[in-house]
Parts: sequence; C-alpha cells; structure tokens
Amino acid sequence: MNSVALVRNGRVPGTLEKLVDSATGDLLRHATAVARAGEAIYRAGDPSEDVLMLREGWATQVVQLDSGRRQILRVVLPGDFCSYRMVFSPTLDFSIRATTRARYSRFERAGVKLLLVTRPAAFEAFGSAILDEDRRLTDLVVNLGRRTAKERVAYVILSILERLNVEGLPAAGPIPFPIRQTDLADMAGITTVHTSRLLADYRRSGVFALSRGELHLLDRRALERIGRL
Amino acid sequence: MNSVALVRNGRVPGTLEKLVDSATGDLLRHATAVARAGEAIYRAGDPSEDVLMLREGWATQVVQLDSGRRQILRVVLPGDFCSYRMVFSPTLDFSIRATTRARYSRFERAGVKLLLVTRPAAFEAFGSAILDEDRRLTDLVVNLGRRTAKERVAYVILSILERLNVEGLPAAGPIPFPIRQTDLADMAGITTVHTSRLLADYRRSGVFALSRGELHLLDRRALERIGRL
DNA sequence: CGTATAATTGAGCAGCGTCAAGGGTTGTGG
DNA sequence: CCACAACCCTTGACGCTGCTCAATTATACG
Repeated sequence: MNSVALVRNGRVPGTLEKLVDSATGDLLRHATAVARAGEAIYRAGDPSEDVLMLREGWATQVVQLDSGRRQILRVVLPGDFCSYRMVFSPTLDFSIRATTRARYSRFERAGVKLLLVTRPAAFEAFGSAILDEDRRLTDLVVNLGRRTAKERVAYVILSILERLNVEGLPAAGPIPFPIRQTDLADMAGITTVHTSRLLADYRRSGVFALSRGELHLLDRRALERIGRL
Repeated sequence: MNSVALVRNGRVPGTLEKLVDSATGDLLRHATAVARAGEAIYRAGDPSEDVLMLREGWATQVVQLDSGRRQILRVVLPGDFCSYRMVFSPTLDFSIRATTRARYSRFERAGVKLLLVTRPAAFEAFGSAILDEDRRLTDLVVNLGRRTAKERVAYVILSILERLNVEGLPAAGPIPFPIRQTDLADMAGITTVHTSRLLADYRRSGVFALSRGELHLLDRRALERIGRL
C-alpha cells in the first residue's frame, strides 16, 4: 500500500476506530449490538440518539424508493461510521442494512462531538473520512450518470476492492466478498437480470468471477481498464 | 418559505456569505475576480491557495472524462462556496465553470478555517452547507441510478428551483434560468439530443417551458409529481 | 428437509444513444 | 451596424443497450 493510494483513499485504516476506542469509558459512553444478515441497523428517517460504528461484517447505505426501486450509496466496512452525517444529524434519509451478520457500536452523539473538538488527531481523521465519503459519492454520480452498465459494474467492484486494500487483503486467491448480485445491481443502477448476464460475461472473459461470497480476481489490469473513471 | 423547506435545504440563505463578509479585512484577506461565461473559475486538479465564493452569476461543478463525457454535480449560486471541500483540500477533482458572467471572491484558506473555529455561528452555517451539499449529492445518485430520463430532467429542474426559492423568486412569470440544454443533459446524465426532445414534450404538455435563459413554470404540481424522489 | 431467496437464461421490446443535416441565436470584429 | 463564425437547438431515421416478463435451477436458512 503506497502513500498515494492512502491519500486517494483519504483515510488511514482504523485510525478513527482506534481513537474512538481509546476514549470509551472515559469521554465516551457506548454500547454494542448485533444485527443479523438482511436486518436494518438503522432505518431512514428514524431519529437516533447515537452515532453508529460498524465493528464486524459488512453493511450498506441504501435508499428505498416507494416505487420499489433501491439505490445503494456505499458499502460500510468495519471501522466506518455508518455515515459521518450521523455525527451532525440525528436522522438520515437512507437506511443502513447489514449485508452479513454485523456487530456495531453505539456512541452518544455529544461524546463523539466532544472527542472531535478536544483531540486534534480525531478531528483530522474525521475530516479525512468525510472527504473520502464525499469523493466516493461524486465518483458514483459520474459512474451512474455517464457510463455503460459494464463499466459501472467494474467500477463498483473496484471501489470496494480499493477500500479492502487499505485494510489488507490476502495476496492471492479468493477475496471474501459477501455482496449479492442484487446488491451489485442496486449499486450500479441496473437490474439483477442484467447484472447476472454481465457477471457471466466477466467470468467467461477471465476478468473476475464472483460466487458464493467470494471474488476471484483473475485480471485486475483488465478490470481497471474498464472500470477506472 | 416555511421552516421545513429551510431545514430540508439545510442552509439559511446568505448566512455564510454575511458571516464571511463581516470578517473581511479583519480576520480575512480577500480579493475578487470575474470570469466570462464559459470560462473556468477553477480547473480540476490545480492546487488553489484560496477558497472561492461565488458572488454574482451562475456556475457549475463539472467532471470531465477523457472520453469527452461530462457530468455536472451541482449548480453553484451566489453566496455558495464553489465547493465546501475547498476549505479542507487545496485540490478538487472537478472544475468550476462559469455558466454566465460570474464575479467571485478569493479568501485565503487559513483565514476561513480560523473564522470557522472562532465563530460558532460560522461553524454552524458551514456545517449546514456541508450537509446540504452532501444530501443533494446522494439525491443525485438516486436520481441518476434509478430513474428514467424524463424523471431525471424534472428532478434537475426542481432541485435548482428549490435552491432559488430560498433566495427569493418572482411570484409569477418567467424565472431567470441561464442553463443551456447541454448543461441540463450533463446534469441528468443523458444526451443533448434526448434532452431537446424531452423539453419539447414538457412544453407541449404544459408542464414548463425553457427558452432563452428563462423558465416558464406552467404546472409546478405536475413537475413535482414527476420529478420528486 | 422444506421454503424463501438468489441466480440463470430466453424472448421480445422500448428507451435512449448515435449519426446526420438544417435552422436559430449569440457574440465578435471589421 | 452588419457579416460571419461559433455555438446551440431541433428533428428524423435507425439500432443497440438494457428492461420486462416469465420460467427454471441453485443456494441459503430455519
């Protein structure tokens, strides 16, 4: 992991998590909870007293339209706040849904704010996290607005890989990737049917293979050529 | 303008601008400049010592892909920072392009940061502006990912109208709206050709008419039915 | 082991892109 | 003030990308 990638990713892995942990009990009251796969950790519109941080498992930020259409905004990984916006606002207009079984912490909002104001390192780490969340959101806008379905799927895979990279990955072999085709479709803004076809294409052409919660990365170069903005 | 709309819009009109102005000369060194219609106020990737605030005219945040495709992220209106991110980061990955002739101020970054830290009102106004910029970005993601071209165009018009509302609009008659069809297309993620057809439809069906820099709003109810998320 | 959920595959079609040509509008310089 | 260029908008023809509907087979879960 080189420093350019770190800057681009905008956050030093686990920093914010460690800073928060070092303050628990002291500045910060907290509790932990568990959600089963598919359960909502937070529901759009509900006011929450607490700021949530994912500890184990994967989750997604998902917008549900009344027409039944869904759009996933972001994958939430261990060490992430469910959204940094939770620090400033008690309600969000998207839900947080556990993809796998997920363990998460609840911190009281006032304590988190205090931490940010009193510890410069926490403030910095938080600022980076905001900029990262935001940059990824603008990239997603471009991806959805101006690219083909094939490119969009490649981009979505890459953007998750990038974030996993920061955390550290097995050097070779299958990568744990508990994302269903339905989820991929809702990230890339296409239907599950079309997603299935595209994944079959990628498998046949030897770029990557996704199955049973594992990603087999066969030709990263090709994937980046297609997916990179 | 009711308070719900204000909360939803996330910013009190002009607040940040007034706060910044009240500090100029005192805390804050600044200069002003002018860009002609079509000129770049800021170019993606260029480091900028200053934080830019639009004073007169309209501008856009635009991402340019090497393939020639463009995606507009947001319309910048008088009183807006070109992007709040400029306060934290000297470079942006999108450009700011003047849509009309535009006047803007350059504030030194350190001064703006100091203002935010020392004046709670400025901090609050800035926080609201961030949340607003961010919420609109997630709405744009949903709009681009999960809606038809017709809906997308309606949404784009509405989202601009909403922000103009906050500033105050003529009660009736044409609304100044200096957005070309090319720009609309680049916001809605469609081609200019298709945009032209859709606008013709909207004109014929009496929803709204856009021409020569003016928006004639004929049936706002209908527009909201189509465009609202 | 049964049931709900997810993935696959085919057929048909529509929404939107591409290409192309013509007409308006705006701005600039002589 | 006019002429020209550059840009923007409009409209038609055509075809591809990606959606819908539907039926079947895997996979996960209690």
